[in-house]
Amino acid sequence: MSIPEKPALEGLEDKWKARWDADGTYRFDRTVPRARVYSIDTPPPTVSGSLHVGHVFSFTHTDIVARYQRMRGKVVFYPMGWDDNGLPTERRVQNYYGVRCDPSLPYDASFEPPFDSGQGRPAKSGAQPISVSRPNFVELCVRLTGQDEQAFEHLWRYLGLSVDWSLTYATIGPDARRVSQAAFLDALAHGQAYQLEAPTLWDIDFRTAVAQAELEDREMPGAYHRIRFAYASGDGAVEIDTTRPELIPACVALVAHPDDERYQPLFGREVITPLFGVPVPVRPHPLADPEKGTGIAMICTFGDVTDVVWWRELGLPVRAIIQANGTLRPLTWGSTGWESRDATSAQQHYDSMAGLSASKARTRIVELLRETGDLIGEPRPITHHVKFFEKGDRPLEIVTSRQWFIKTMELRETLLERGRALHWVPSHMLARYENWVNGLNGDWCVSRQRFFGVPFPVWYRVRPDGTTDYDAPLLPTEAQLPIDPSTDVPDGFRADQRGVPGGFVGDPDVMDTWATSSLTPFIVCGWRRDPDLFARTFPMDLRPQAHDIIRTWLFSTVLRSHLLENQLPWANTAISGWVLDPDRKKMSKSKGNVVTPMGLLEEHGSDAVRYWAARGGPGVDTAFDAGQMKIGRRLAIKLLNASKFVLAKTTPAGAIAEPLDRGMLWRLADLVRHVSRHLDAYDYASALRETEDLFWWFCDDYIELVKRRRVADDAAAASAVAASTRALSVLLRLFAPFLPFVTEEVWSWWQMGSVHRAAWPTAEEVVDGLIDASQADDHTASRAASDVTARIRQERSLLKLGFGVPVRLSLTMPKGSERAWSAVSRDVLAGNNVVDVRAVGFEADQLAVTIEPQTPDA
RNA sequence: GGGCGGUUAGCUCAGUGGUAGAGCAUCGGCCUUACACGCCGGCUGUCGCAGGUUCGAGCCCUGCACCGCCCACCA
Repeated sequence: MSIPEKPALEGLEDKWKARWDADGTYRFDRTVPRARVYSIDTPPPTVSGSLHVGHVFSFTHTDIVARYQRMRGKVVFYPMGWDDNGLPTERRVQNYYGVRCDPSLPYDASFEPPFDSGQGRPAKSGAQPISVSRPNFVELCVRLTGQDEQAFEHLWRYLGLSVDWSLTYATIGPDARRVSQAAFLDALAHGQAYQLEAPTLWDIDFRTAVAQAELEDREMPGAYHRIRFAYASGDGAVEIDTTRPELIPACVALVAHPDDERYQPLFGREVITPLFGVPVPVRPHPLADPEKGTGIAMICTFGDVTDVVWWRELGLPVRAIIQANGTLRPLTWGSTGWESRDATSAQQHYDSMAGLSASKARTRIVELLRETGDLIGEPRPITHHVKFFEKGDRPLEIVTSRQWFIKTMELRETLLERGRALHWVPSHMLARYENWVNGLNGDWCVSRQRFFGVPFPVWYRVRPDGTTDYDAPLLPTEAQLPIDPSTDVPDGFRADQRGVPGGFVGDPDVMDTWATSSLTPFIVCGWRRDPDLFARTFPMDLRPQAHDIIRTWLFSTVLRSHLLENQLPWANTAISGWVLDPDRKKMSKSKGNVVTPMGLLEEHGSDAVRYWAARGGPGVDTAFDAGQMKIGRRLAIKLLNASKFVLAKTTPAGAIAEPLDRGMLWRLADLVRHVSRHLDAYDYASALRETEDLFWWFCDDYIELVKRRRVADDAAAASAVAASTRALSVLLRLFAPFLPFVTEEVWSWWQMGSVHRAAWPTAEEVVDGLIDASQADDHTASRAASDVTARIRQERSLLKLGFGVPVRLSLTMPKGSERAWSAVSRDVLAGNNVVDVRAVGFEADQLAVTIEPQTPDA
């Protein structure tokens, strides 16, 4: 046994993370059967940014569970992934290396980005980004994210995550691509995936389709414009309100509620669009809201998703004017589909808008409408909610394009059932899942017109006339995966047939980032790569994640698992809350007040930061609070010192026969039961709180009362030694999941092996050998000792008598306390520096204590 | 507009039917042979508001207010 003279927390992180790595303390043993495995589907953090306090918070929660399960005897399968796939990485790589992806370029194996050796970093090509092929671009993404991943791993190790670092994966890695592509081909083969050219939500800056799950509403200033539509018959006009007058050229009908008496006479008749002279029908549809605006609305192709519904359900024609880049496309009025009563005038009006963005076109058309008198009154400013891509800067448009979809609408009921079968912690988070599934309004659009992602493993024949045959895609075999159709060549073709009539082309799109992330259980468990591993780890035990991605990550994983394996991907999900600023707002990266996690860990110590994190219960948003970290640090230091004191005397150890010692152990046994139950229910916050409470009592009451008895070499001392070392062993193990560094340090002073591989304590072990004792009597005696001690301390404080002053005690106790008092009186007197007892009575209703100083000469 | 969670001491939070709690902060005291990064003690509350159920409500029921979040077809 070697105990430092002055134990300290400094340096414990570096010391023990190195040792754990060298010893393989957290290595997964893949030879054990499924029943002994506890497998965790860890969220892969996005590598293109930096980790923040929220990550430290939630990953600590998962690690506590992992450590608990490991000590319970489970072999923990705890991998770590990096989400390096997707738009954020793409943007970062473009800026960092000064490149741009052009999927039409061939791969250049010798490509190196310009490097500024003077600066020791990639050269910022000032003017034009260099165009590179998709494989080259992906190489750069992998290179850059590799650097970030090292920094992330360092942080996680420093925080003490008990991850098996040999099980690391990246969402752009070969296996993630293989799984994503295989799962897609599987869905295609089963009719669960399909391709369709249809109006889709579209980000005009990123120039890609986006999915419902990636939308967010933002409040925007807008304005109602009241517009006059003349009857085609020329005998009147009707007025509509619109916030998007620039879409009048795309108007295909007006719509009002079928029961709206004001407009019933108009149904079936035609009106003429102002400026463009296009006759459009007036149609009834129940989605039209009589309360909104004038009660009659303009249907355009397409202004919002309601337009899409109306267009589809009313069988209206398409007159699309917004292009992929968000500007109005050039078009010829009077041609097919653009018939006008006055094509010349329509053309003139339109030409002054063509090429403008929607917002500029709006300004322009208001001028035109004002000139023609079709604008009634002035625009009335309003604030309204507009749909945005969550990463986008301008409102979404709806653009018709060819996209891949995975069927979800027909599965809604099934997915609701799956969600209910999952064990949710906390349980109310299920409501968010149900809310989302019930609100789904279309199949999942999984294709993105981007570059850094998993490509669709699909080629198409090019017909002799040069057009593309989308109806019979060419597919690779599963053994060929992963492939990149922009460089790989389908069987039966030669590379020089790419893009030529009679040849082939690759699908240019990549998958939505969630199309890969939804497969994390399949990636980590070795689906179709390592059936033996898969059988030992899937379905997994736990999916930990934050509540904001229930609609994306959790939902999509349940969906994919249903499609691929017809079962839930995990048995439990533990939803962590957010870290909030002191002002109760979500701590966001954009705010300047975000503390870097590494700085936090270095300042307070990893155990202290973990303590703060563990105090935030499952699903509970928690305030960032450095004060809690200081308390955690204090606790860790206390553990060092109390352990040092307990271990300063480990002999003689004998039978635990003293009532105070037994009372302490009974109490500890109860604690073990409680803490185990809490942790089984993922309630780490309660587990820590109760352990902490008992530990402080152990230090301040129990140890203080027995420390003098313990000094001797008699049986009473041997009882104290045995009880306190046993208690220390148990307490260290209870704290180990929360404070892995300090507990390991103390454990190493006197035990073999790692505390993190030690067996979780049992209540039976704590009270082993005490079976003949009366638990109730010991509890009573223990409580009496604490009560009397508290009263003596209070008296000392009132009389301003320091502990060093010996006192004489007068004591009256409640009736029936005789036995309890005699059991602990020796400890209470010694532990409170009472040198003389004047009177003890047992006739009082309440405890009463008086003391007086006993001067040396008295 | 629909849904979920929250509202308890100055702060951060426990407390699901039986005399309102902890830590921090604050104030006072103490070198006591583990720890002054320590120890002991004191002070601190219309448990958001209004009704109801109950012998008894911080806790259960109803309504409302405020905070946060999720969702929504937002012309």
